[in-house]
Amino acid sequence: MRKRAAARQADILTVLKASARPMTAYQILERLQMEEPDIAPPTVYRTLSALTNLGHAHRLESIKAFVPCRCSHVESVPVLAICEDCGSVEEHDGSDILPKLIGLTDQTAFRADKHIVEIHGRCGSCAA
Amino acid sequence: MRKRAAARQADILTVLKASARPMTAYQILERLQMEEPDIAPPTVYRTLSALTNLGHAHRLESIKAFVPCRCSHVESVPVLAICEDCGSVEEHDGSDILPKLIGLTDQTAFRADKHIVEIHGRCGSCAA
DNA sequence: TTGTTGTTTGTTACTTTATAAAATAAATTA
DNA sequence: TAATTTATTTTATAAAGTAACAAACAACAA
Repeated sequence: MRKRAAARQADILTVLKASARPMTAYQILERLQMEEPDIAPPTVYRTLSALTNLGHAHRLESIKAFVPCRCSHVESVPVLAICEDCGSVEEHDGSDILPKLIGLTDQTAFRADKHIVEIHGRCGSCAA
Repeated sequence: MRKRAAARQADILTVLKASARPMTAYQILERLQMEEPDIAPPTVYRTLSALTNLGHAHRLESIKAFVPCRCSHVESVPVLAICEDCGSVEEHDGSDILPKLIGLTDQTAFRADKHIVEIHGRCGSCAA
């Protein structure tokens, strides 16, 4: 029996939320295959892209991994801070920065759709 | 005869600068192989990572491609605006945003090393 | 010179990430 | 329920990236 899209999304969100760290698509795949051995990569990628479009998950472009959305800044700029030591990710709301970002691209009449802000460094515990 | 690192870096920068659009590592590889057929991926990746460390090129994390650095904001935050239509990339200086970004992560004592800011949208010509 | 050593660069072979396109199943309509 | 449409899955492969080892080179000592 196949699962409909919504159920898959719920499954993947559950898996992501259960993880302390971001997971790659293939880590998610492996996890799902414990229950359903014949799930394949496209299923995971398709579901992840639905989740990211809905804002329920974020893709960390710089490390090719995914986190569930923990904040609820639906229409703003997520700022994702990745600890290079322990791998944890903090999510901040970047609404404050948006006007300045828009200011930059306005100079050249660039029309922004989506802003990606990622920060690499060390989290509070690891930097201490 | 082998080329020393500096010469390779110069070659790749030349290739990147000659392109109106960002290039992937494999596009660069293909281009270099016209002159030196037995160059392999690791050579390109090594050289690219030297160039990005030096700030002479940037990697566009969200599209897995590279551009030469056109500005000269050596110690600041490059803001790269990518046109989804024509593929061109504008580089802006994000120094102004840095204090606010630092403000966000300070809340959790996160120590930032590197800020990645990319914008997807449409450039002036394509949006018109 | 010529050997010795540490570093840089190249090569092979592979792993990981991602997707196109064909095949199949579910939903919808008649 | 059968036909048609739409969505999902599977297969198979493409693209991106890297580990690990080998060869070449620079620098210096004997």
